[in-house]
Amino acid sequence: MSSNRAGRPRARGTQDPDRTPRQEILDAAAALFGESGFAATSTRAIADRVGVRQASLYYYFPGKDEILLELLEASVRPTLDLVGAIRTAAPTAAAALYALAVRDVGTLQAGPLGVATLYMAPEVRTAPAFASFREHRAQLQAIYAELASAAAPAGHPVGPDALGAACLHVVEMVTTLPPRPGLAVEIAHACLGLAGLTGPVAAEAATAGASLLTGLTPATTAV
Amino acid sequence: MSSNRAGRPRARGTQDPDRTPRQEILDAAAALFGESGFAATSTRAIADRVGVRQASLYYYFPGKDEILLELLEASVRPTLDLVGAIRTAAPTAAAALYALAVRDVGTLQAGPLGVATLYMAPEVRTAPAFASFREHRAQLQAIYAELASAAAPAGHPVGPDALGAACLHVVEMVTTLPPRPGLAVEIAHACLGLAGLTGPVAAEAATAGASLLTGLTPATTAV
DNA sequence: ATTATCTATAGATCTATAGATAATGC
DNA sequence: ATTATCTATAGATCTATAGATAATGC
Repeated sequence: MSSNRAGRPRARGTQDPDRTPRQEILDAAAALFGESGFAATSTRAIADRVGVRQASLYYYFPGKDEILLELLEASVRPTLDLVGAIRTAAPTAAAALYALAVRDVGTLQAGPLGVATLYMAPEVRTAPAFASFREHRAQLQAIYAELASAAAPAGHPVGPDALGAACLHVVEMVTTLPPRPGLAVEIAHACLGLAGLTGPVAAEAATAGASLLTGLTPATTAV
Repeated sequence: MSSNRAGRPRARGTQDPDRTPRQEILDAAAALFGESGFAATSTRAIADRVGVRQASLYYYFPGKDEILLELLEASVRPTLDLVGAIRTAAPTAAAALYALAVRDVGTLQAGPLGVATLYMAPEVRTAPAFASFREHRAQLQAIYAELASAAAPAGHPVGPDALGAACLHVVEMVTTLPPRPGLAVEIAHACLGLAGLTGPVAAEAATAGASLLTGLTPATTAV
């Protein structure tokens, strides 16, 4: 009968049996960071939402920074992990760009919405605590830059740097739009447009990219 | 000889004769908000940078929110003011889209860089204090949506909502890239690409948009 | 004995207000 | 008298640590 857990029981809330306490904290923090921002969200507010006392957070995380860092990493890692597979399987750079964008949007939609808003937050851009995340995000941007400029027709007036940044921004825009079916496809087409590909050429890349995706590891790991 | 100003002198810094104290505060705040974010920037830090005591800020602004609000408004207002003129003067929707993007990028570059990063900050997205700014930004997004979808070829796979959001994001991306000549043009071309216009068609729209701009009120008002 | 929580609190902020003060203007 | 600052401070946070406590596990 003792399916109960060790340790002193919580004063207020009940623990969710489906998630570890660590995960409960991450979920609560993601929601609050997204709503009110990192600096404006107190550890107290996170703990309240979990149903636990403020000090209890420190049993799982050394500090507030580390909570955000883990959320950020979880939202780039799955995409970066897939880049190799997409690249080798893709017939053209355009197909790879399309597939990457669709998958990246999917990852962002699977995680807590609003986290992508924090990518560009000034705290994240500058604090040393988030250096590893910035590194990973820069990698992703470089990949977009490379794929998009390889896919672009000769003489395309948008250079690699602007292309990489633009693709990333357009993909991350997903978190500001109301979710709806087909959004990922629209966004991926938008990326092709940035690279100067439209009409039948874009349609072909989209077909190739989509069929490529069906062959890959299926689901995206949420945070 | 008394070119001095009324009021008790500052304990530390000297006042800049070229800017009003109010403007000194806005500039200092813009720099700090951009670096560290709104919530993470204390009124103390702003005052220090101006060379004034913390409490003195309240002689010019009722609170921290109002400082940010003014910075935000100053970065959309000039663009919105120009929309009417661009629209009536433009031969095509594509030319108008191009001209608007170039001008919008110019406005963002003229103001304190980093402010655009705050547009999407969670505080700004939700706090009632910033409702009027959100309203203006939504207007701008609607205009991008309308122009881009009017310019797009039939059957373009990116809908108006996604187009409006994407153009706005791509324009605002300028604040994350190192400034360089020609960046505004690249970004405007990226917007045309989002709308499905590339190659000679895009080049034509760019020419029309550029010549349109030379006929309009010249400089952008900085913050 | 170990684990997961709790209570209590130190120390460091941070915002905004009240009221004093040192200039110029008349 | 008016203006633009200052000093001082109340009151409300907020993060992180120390140490107690209430469960399970052996």
